[in-house]
Amino acid sequence: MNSAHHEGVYYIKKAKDFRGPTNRADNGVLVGGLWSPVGPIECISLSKALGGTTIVAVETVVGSFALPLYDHINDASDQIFGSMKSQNPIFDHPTLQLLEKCQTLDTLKQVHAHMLTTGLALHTFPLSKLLLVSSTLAVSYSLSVFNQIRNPTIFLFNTLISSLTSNHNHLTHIAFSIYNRVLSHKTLRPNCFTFPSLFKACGSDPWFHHGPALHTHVLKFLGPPYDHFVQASLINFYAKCGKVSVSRYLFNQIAEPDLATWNSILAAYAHSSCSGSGSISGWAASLSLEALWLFTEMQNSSIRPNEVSIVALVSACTNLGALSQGTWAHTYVLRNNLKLNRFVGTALIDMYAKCGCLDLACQLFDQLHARDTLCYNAIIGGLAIHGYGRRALDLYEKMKLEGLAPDDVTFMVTLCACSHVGLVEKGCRVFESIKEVYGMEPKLEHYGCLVDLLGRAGRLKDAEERVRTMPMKPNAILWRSLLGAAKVHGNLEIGEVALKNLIKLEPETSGNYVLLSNIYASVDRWDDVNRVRKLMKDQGIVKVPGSSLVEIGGAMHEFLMGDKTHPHLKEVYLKLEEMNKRLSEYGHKPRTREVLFDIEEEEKEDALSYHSERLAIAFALIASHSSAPIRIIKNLRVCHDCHVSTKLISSIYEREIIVRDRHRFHHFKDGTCSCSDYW
DNA sequence: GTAGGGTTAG
Repeated sequence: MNSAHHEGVYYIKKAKDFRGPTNRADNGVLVGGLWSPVGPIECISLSKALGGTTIVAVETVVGSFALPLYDHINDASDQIFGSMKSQNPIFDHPTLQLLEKCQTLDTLKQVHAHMLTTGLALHTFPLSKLLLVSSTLAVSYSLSVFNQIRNPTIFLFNTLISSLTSNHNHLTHIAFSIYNRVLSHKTLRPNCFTFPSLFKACGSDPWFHHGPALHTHVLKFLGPPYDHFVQASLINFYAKCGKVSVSRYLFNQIAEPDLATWNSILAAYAHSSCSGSGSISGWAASLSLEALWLFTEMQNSSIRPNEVSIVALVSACTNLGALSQGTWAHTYVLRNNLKLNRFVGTALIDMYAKCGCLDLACQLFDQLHARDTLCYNAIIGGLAIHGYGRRALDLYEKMKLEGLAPDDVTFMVTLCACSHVGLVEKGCRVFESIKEVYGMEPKLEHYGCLVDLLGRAGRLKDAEERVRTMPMKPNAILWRSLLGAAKVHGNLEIGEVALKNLIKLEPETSGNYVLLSNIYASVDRWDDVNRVRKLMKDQGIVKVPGSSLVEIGGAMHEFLMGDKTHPHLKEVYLKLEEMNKRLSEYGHKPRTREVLFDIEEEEKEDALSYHSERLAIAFALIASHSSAPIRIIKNLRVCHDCHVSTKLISSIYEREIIVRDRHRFHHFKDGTCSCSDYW
């Protein structure tokens, strides 16, 4: 082969480094999207000359740099690539180094002018750098640079698309218009580098519906076997738009998943199970369990989990409240020398906090080196749900002192922290600061927190006023917190308004009807209770059964209200009887008002004492060590009677009982609860 | 030039 024919052949990697299907290559030789003047025949000879190493990507960059390649032709390794790079005036061109350092558009323009005069701007690699840098400084400039390129290669189209989708979520429409130019191009075709960034952009509203069409393009332009990058982005896309089963189907098609595709499917299950209702439903729990199961399958394969896999595993444990497995994941990180980076750190902080081990969460937070806003959000949120409002506010201040900017989530968890302990004035100031100090517009969620803050504190009129004057339409969550506040403070008028709106938005959620009927029951309006009961019956709405999980010896035990299925049923009910007896010795009188329907008083008492957490506590008292705290995870909120009884039980049996309910934690100890009865 | 990762009101 005559080196004079070479206009430069770069991007050579050993075939063994190239995992997965090879439709990057045509006939075993390819072509990073661009047809090199070298041509396939020469590439094959080159491949042979390199001792059988497959050339997986060929790119024409600029003339006269083929020679360094020949100098190293017998040593086919990444070193070749490295030394080629170092000897290649294009890759390390001083102008490109200048380009990387550009901080302003003006300096960028100067560098660009220089590139035009020296001819550097005629070549793909320098142009791609120019596009990347300019897209971070001024997108319009990078678009004008792109439009000036006479024959942009697919490499440059891809560079532009990826820079548009990674830096600017709001520019997805431009990315798609660029993609359409590829589609209408006479000779260019999208390749495996084109799709992943586009699927990433489709992973949020309102772009979901573009995904399936794009998927057909993958089938049309790439064909099997599919590139793993593309597969991973597809799995991720379908999970994000709620179609985990499609993600799973695609994953199952992959003969040998690599790390990225394993991680995609793990994240798909872990993430899908935490979005949605916010509490554990059977469906969400089964998705998280599947993530745990997939993780063990991954360990049985030849792929070693990395930090990304651990993050998904830990998130799944958080959703399940599976403290043992979550702790195991923590030790896995330490044993296998994985990095405890901010991703893993935040996931673990969240896991410990949401599994009831706030102390461990705080310790871990203190140990974390590179903390960012998300780490703070996780710990502030953790403190909030455990009812440590002041500590949460202290960290909120500390975060700002560290120079970190609060984001939407920070405001949300901080407001929530104020709300849980009744720090009304402080919370209102935080809310006002969103606009006044940070120049951001409060979102629906922030109004929701504010309404909750005011409502819980009994300022129902103020809360209602906020709802009426807020700039956007209230959602179901907001109406429900107003309804909850109306119930606590016995305000029927506001409760009825809230419910009317709530049922319009969520006609099938049983909890809404239960809340209203409890309001009626609390003022002995049994006719209205019956009316709600009939309404539910007519609409075919079934009350969600209360469920409590408790972990004993590493196994999760689930109890449903009035459960008759547990293997230790007999002992549990005997213990329950004993507990009820001791409770009444301590003067406890069941508060029966909150039982949904007008049944006989004695039956009501029964219904209360068979609430799922009572069964779980009874079992834990029998089956766990007497010094260990009892940790319970509920799917609904703790009812008033259970709250009173559990306080007493903690003192009678001298046990610490930690209950995670639908909204927050209650630490019962020595007859009191950490929520100070404000929940 | 491409993928997969943490926090989110009630």
